[in-house]
Amino acid sequence: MEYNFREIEKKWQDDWTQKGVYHVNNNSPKPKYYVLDMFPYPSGAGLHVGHPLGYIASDIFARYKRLKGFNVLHPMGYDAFGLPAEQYAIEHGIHPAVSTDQNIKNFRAQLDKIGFCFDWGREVKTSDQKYYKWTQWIFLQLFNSFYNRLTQKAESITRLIGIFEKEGNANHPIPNSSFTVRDARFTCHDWKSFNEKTRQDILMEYRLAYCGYGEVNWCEALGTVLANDEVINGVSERGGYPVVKKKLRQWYLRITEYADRLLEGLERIEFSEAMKEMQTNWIGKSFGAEIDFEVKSQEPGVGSLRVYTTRPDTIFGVDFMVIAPEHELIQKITSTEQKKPVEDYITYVKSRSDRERQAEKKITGCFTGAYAINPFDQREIPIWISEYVLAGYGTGAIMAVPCGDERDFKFAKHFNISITNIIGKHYNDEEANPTKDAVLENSGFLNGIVMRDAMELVIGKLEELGIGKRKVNYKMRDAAFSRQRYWGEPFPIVWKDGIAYPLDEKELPLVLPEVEKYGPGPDGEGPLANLKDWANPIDLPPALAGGQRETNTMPGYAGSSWYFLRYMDPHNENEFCSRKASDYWAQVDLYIGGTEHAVGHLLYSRMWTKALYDLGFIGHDEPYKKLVNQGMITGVSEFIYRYNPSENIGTVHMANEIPYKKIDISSLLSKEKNIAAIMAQGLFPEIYFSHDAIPKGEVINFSPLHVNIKYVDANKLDVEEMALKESKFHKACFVCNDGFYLNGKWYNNELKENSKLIFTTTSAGEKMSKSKLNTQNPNELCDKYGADTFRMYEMFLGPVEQSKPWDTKGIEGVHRFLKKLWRLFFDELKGKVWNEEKANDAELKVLHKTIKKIEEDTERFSFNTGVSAFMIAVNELSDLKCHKKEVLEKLLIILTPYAPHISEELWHQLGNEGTILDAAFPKPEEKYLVESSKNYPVAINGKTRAELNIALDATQQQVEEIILANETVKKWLEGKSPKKIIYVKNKMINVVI
RNA sequence: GCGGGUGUGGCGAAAUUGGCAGACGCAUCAGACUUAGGAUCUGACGCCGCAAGGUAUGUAGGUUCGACUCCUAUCACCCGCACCA
Repeated sequence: MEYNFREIEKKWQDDWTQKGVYHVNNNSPKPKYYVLDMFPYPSGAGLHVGHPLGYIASDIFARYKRLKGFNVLHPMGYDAFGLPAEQYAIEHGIHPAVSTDQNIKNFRAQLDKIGFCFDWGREVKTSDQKYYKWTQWIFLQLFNSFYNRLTQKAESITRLIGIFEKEGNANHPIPNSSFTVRDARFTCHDWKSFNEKTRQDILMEYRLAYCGYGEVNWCEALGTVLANDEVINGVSERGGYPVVKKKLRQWYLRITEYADRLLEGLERIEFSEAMKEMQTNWIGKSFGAEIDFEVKSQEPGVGSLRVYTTRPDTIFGVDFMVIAPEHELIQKITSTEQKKPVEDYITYVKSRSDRERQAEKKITGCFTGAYAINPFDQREIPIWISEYVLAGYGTGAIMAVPCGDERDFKFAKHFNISITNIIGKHYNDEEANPTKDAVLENSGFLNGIVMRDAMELVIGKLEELGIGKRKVNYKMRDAAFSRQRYWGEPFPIVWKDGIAYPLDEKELPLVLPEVEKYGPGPDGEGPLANLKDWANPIDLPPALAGGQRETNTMPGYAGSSWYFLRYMDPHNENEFCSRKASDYWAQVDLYIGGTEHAVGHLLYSRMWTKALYDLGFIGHDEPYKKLVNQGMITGVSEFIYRYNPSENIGTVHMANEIPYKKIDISSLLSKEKNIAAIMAQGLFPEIYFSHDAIPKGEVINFSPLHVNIKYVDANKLDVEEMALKESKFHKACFVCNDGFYLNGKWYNNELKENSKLIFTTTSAGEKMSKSKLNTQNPNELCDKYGADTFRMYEMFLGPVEQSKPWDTKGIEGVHRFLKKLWRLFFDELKGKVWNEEKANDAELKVLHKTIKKIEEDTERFSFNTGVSAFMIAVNELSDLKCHKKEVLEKLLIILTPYAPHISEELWHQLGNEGTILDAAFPKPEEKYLVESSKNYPVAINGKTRAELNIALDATQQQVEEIILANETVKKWLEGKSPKKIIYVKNKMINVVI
């Protein structure tokens, strides 16, 4: 009886499905544990070996927790709305729902092969109306809420209306993220006098999901707006198309109101430092002051210039002001003689795209002809315009302190502006010094004060004079929430007379209608705007008659911002998730996924959770307790070398562009007469060389060519297979270092069979891609070695959190281990070899040591050393010829999370009923554990072996005598006798008690 | 430029608290069994050296009886952010 993994895995997968062993109940006396994977976007390419890495890790942990007696929720679903399906629809005319469903089927088949313990009864699909009904519902909750800064939480907008009616907005100023109104104040009387439109416009300034005009990232190629995190280096994340700034009416999420709580929450959750850092940077909180400077310009009475600075202490070092080219004050303050240069400069800036600005950081600028007055020493400070000041951050204007800021310094040097030194010897006129520890000089009333302490003083003074105030600033902007696309959730909003009216909850879901074409609608609207009947519905409630539907759709991150809640109560038709269910499952205990969502999904879902918590729908305000980022599995390309006698290629270049080898083909051909002869006959179009067959010589004519890695196994290319399957190689000749392959035969001195071409491997650590032929489909590996081998091998590759190149070379070793395990139970000839004899101490030691090790490794996510521990255990049990049920049974239980199929099979072979999934994880028995013999270091007065007169050929006994006679050792032992004495490297002596 | 991370054999990697560096696996080599081996088993395997021994965790220092581990400096690579005042 041999290890027939195909049969076993099929059998148990069917059995588990049929018996519903992965069904999870919301009512259980057991403690709960929630293990979540980032659900995949079902792309057409299917899964590759990188995907399952995280899934396997989470699956192992989920199964482990189950053995440990937890009620484990481990669901899976699909992030099904998104751009690629729509692009595919545009190109091929296939409805995104159709292609998405096909892809999901494909994903599901692949996932099932690997044997995950997902409760598929809880599957969610964000494009399903039963799901997005609740995405729309949550949107309405956000729309109907505002952030109360006094209570620091989201509250109902009706409450805000009540406040306005009573006291106006004195205590609730308009959030500064507003795009249309700034600092507008009104009283309760004003409010009462406002008409409906005005009131709604004002409320829109407060809503957590709101619509406003603003500069957005417009991607022409994709025909839509993108969120900041979807734009990378001025091009779109998806597709790499150019992105420009455009003013458009857009929906936003007022995530900026949550900035502080998003920061504070990071302290309570287990994310990696890198991840926390990324989110912290993205939020970009800084403390400083806003200062108003009186402006002195040709035209008097233009008011003041407001700047934001984190260094108010440097106010006496201000040598010039810089305002953004978009700053509204420019028109007013520019002097007549500077008008032309300023206009020219602004034209120049407009001609530069964001990309250009970021790529080449030139020092550019233009003087306005106006001056600002330093409030403390009345100095006149020239006001400049420069593109290095961003309109969108702070007030779009800065006070430049060249002695303390590098950019200001370079600007001053470039334009020859004289620099005031306020930090004495800390400044050397060669570069700026941003220190906070200098004692201030040339600083009026601040002279002699350390900068760090001066900050408070200045802010106090500014506030006292009424020309400035303390100010906290954030880099984070509100998140753009609408897309001019088809394949997303429609907004449950109807516009009438310029007012956005939410649909009644009873009308949800607002179903995504069918469209004929997926192309953009008129005026930057989405495809839905082409549907006149849908966009101008006739069946609206009387009050909204004549209204139009919002034709934008929600972005991809809408559905993924709350899916972890839906898994808890996936079939609830009355609520997005019952409070009972969310209270039971609460936070995700373990969330596994890639780092690519650091500032997107992970931030948005945290915000949604906080809003839902504030509004009382759930009882926790951080969605994830612990996040583990799995590393990327990168590809490894394999090459052969094409000989191009007709083209003079020059030096052979490897993918990394380093000249690799120079070869003289002619010398080779004169030597290998057969090849030359065959070449001369022109029987084949091309010759390919293995790496080591390329002769070392002078010249050229070889170019590296990617070969599909599926033909490569353990560094060897299966040439025959490849020549058979790939039509372009049908007539090719493959030259190997000891012969060549042509037309189905090997030629050499003798006919060789099963010969393999030896290969070189290069370019590890690159992204997997179709063009490099380096993608690996997990299905093929599962077919070849079985799911258990595949699972264990992926874990064995290295730490889960580390990126690593994919390489199948080692998979044989893991497969061997499983076969060896099998042989502890069954012998090929003798059949059953396991027995019910009593285990001896040596065997129990192996068992309990392994239990302890697996427990520790699994708990700390060290699955690679866990797999090693199993290998060691099986090796040792084989050596001990231990086939005892007493030992093997427990070994199977702890192996279950790693290799569930073989464990289940053997467990049944041992005569057990039910499923091993519900077995209890055994406790390691202390008495069998190798006593944790602590090595106590004894430095014998720092003396080495030689100094203690221990001869090199001294026997163990002689050594011990000498050591035990030593005063230091005697003292330390306190009369006890040591277990063991160990030398280390002649120098140190360990005494073990 | 700023922030985070990683450097250990031919390769993937272990070393959990500062205690015999390289576990486990791959590849390679030698051998056994076999009609056969792409099955299985045994042994060797960082580097130098016939050996004894020496030497070795990116580099240079430091702390320590003892350092892959802690400290200082430095180099290389990877990831993230990037004119954020």
